[in-house]
Amino acid sequence: VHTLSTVDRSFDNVQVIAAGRTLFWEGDDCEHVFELRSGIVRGVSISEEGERQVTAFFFPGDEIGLPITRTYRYSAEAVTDVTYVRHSQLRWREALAESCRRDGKLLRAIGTEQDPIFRRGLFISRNGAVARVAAFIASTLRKLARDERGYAFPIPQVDIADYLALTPETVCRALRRLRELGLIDFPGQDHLVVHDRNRLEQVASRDA
Amino acid sequence: VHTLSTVDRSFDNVQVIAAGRTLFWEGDDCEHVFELRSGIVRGVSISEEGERQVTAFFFPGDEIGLPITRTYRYSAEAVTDVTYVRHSQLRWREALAESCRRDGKLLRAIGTEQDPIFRRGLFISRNGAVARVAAFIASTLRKLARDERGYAFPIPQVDIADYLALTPETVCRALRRLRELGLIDFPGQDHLVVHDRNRLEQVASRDA
DNA sequence: CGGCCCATTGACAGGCATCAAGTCCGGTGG
DNA sequence: CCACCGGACTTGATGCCTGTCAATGGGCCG
Repeated sequence: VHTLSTVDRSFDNVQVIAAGRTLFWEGDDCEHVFELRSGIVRGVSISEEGERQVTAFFFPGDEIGLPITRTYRYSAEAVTDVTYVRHSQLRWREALAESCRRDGKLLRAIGTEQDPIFRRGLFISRNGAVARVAAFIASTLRKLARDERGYAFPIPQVDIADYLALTPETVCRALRRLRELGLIDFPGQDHLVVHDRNRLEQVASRDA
Repeated sequence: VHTLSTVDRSFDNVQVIAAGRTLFWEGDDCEHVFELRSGIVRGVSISEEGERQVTAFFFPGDEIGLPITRTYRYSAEAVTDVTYVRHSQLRWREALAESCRRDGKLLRAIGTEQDPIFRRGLFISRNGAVARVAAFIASTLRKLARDERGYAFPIPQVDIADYLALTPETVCRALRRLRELGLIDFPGQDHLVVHDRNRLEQVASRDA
């Protein structure tokens, strides 16, 4: 987990935003870097035809909205209630410059933001809805909080569908399939239990 | 086009590589940044099952292999004969630090590398093979060299297929469709003529 | 209790992957 | 110069998967 350790933390201004609200909008100038403290955020891009696409999911520790383009390429919407810290682009660049001189660690924060976008491409190429969904769950597990009932999994199926380029119906059927195979379970709302992680990853690698 | 203007150009060491050869391999440590001078490069990622996916195409002026991850996430293969300059990661980071203090322009070079990867996700979500292919061609035009016969288009259909998550057969049929619609033509090997760019972009936006 | 959003299930049609041939073209070697 | 060869492209027939449309169920919140 990368943090802005070279930035004076006394200026930290932890903010809260409710589920469904937007941190920044696609097309706006990149003026701030958002450091996610708790909750889950989705990146959303709307194509010209009005088609909604979820480009990435972000988790605590991630930094979003890094100024590698002039404007944000996606909107950042809170999936759950979210806490975050907002840094000015200028201060973030200074921190990056300093980090580059030392070890380049902060550069990796960019990789962390780009990674889910990159992996989305790999997921979508995978043939077979079941394989895509399995791959998505398997790769998301490490980011999810655990409690006695299993993983906290507050991501709506609509978002999964738009992330994997599927319809909600197909996602639902794929999840049922994985349940029937005894790989996963949804004991309660927003709770996920994985019974056999190995086989889950096998399904993710298999076609059809 | 971003260049390493703050780096001493006297160390520039222009290298040449033949079509089909590899600049760097997926999984290798990021030790060098490759500044493309001429030719076309494809980013290739092989999934565990051996499925080949083209993650991006790169063109003259692009910088590839930026050290935002520890290891390269894709192999860089020359589509055509290619000339490039190789910079050490350390020197590149110094240049980035300097650029961050001034204007942050070099940060945008990262955006340039990530952009085709990002756009790939948008293309693939698009329903309909014809729309994907049309969108790919339309967005690639500005990068292609022109001569009296049209655009130089040396990208094999297999690569287009692996970039758009389609099969070569489907790409071929989609290209035929665009030809039948009178939007494009392939007068000679590796040569592309666009008759109606507006309608091409319309087709790219339409479903099915 | 009522309304809304999300999840679920079913029937159906269409598009793409798949398999299988056949064609074109450039390069190589005689 | 020509014949050969191999890889990329082309075209056709078929089956399956997933999108679409429609309707119902269920949980949360007002």
